Amino acid sequence: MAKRVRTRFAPSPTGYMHIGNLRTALYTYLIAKKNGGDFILRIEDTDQERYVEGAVDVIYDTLRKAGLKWDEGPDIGGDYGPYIQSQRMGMFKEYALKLIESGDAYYCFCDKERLDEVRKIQEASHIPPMYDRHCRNLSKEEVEEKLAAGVPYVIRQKMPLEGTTTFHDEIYGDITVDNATLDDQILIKTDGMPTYNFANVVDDHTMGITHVVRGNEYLSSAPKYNLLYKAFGWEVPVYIHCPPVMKDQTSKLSKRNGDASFEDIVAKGYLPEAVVNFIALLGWAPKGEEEIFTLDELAEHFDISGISKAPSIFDPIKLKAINAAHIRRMSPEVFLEHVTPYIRQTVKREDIDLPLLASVLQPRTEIFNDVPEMVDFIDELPDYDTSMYCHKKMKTNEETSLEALKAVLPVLENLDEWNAESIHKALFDLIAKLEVKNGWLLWPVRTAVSGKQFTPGGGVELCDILGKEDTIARIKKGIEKLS
RNA sequence: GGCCCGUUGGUCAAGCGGUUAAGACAUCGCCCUUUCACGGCGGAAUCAUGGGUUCGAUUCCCGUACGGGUCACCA
Repeated sequence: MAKRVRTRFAPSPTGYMHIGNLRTALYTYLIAKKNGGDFILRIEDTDQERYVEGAVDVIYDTLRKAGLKWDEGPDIGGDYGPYIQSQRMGMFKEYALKLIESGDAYYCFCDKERLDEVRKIQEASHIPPMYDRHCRNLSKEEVEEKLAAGVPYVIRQKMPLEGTTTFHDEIYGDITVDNATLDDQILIKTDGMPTYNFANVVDDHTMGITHVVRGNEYLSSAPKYNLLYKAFGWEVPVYIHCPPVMKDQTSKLSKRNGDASFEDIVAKGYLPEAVVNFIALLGWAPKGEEEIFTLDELAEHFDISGISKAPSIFDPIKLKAINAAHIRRMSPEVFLEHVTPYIRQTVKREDIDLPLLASVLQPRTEIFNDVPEMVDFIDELPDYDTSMYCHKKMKTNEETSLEALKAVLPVLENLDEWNAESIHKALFDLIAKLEVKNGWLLWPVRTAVSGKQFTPGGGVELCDILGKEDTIARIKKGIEKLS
């Protein structure tokens, strides 16, 4: 029986969740869910200097909004806790000691000054800067002596001096490096705390992580990780290194560049699900031709083989299009619920048929923040210029429009039943009677009742939405302006 | 600089030795139509570059250019 898939998202709390990060989280989540496995949240907060108040909440909020529910985590616990790295500190030293015993690590007593010196010389002679392995071959006695004397030390990983190390990545394939290029990296710091690289390997193993998903900036340290797993005799996880999300050809999306975070984008009126859909597509291609997906559909269709190797540029225009597609897919009821607060930003009138207004808005809404402006003519007729009555294709101008409105006014005034159907019938009867083109009559009506160049819905819908009284007042106003 | 990785239209991308080189967004044109949208149809537009290998390279190999990553007692 195959092992249950366990993936983990391990952010460090910086107070800002950028899109690239969220995408890694999404892929991590999808890989787990696609395989019926578990998605684990672990907070990597060991860097106390970078601690930011409330940063963990940003992570929770973002993941929740995005719908990425974790199966184990700091807040809900689980069988592999604790899920906050700073609370896992006890165990690492022991593991490092095991490596010393097996000959895969060693004590190093070099101080900062000596290290700096060595580095300077290396840089001056254009040798790649690396620890010179000064303490690598200390005798047992020397080590005992220094330990007894209380000389501060770190524990370093003992890299093979020759040969190569190959590891497999699901996206990049087999990658081989010369062991000679591998630095004897520090595992345990002078303060007894593990370095990130070491803590990560131990945590991932002890938490039973089967698939390690992370940014490809870790690609170059992967051989070192691999060697650690081998030294411990642990099973190497499946590696999935994701390419970054870029702002443009040369720079990543980042807070520093002032790029929007997930929360910023949602605040602009985008649907979380659409944003998730969009970022899934940034660097991943579905098998078929469909590309509008809900989170659950993504989990179903996701496949590691569809992840690309190259970085991808965040395209806000495509995001908008995907958002619009999600909006169009909403049921009218759900759309109404979403759009109402935005309508209410500019429409205070209580006598508005909101479902009707929503129905004309739905195919025209790309992002919700555009809605208030689209309906701003409803409460009050904007002051418009009569040149708006001229439309070449409709064959209208100020004179014909005046004529049309004068013909329309009594018809609407005498209309008892006021709804889209009755208005439509009345106006089209008039069109037939006058033997004119639809637009000749309807363009002026639309203009008179809205005072806008573009409107959600045509003349008939607008009359219905505005109600009889207001419609007639606006048409009279139009006649007045045109006279 | 050493090492690692990448490069298909403006953008996201499919492609895995023989294709008219998919599709989506954007763009342009047309149709529908009472505006704008929606919907439908169609157009323009891509294999970074030079060498190989091969009967045949977008696809495989090597070099070049460009871009990215990484070389901490940070994560």
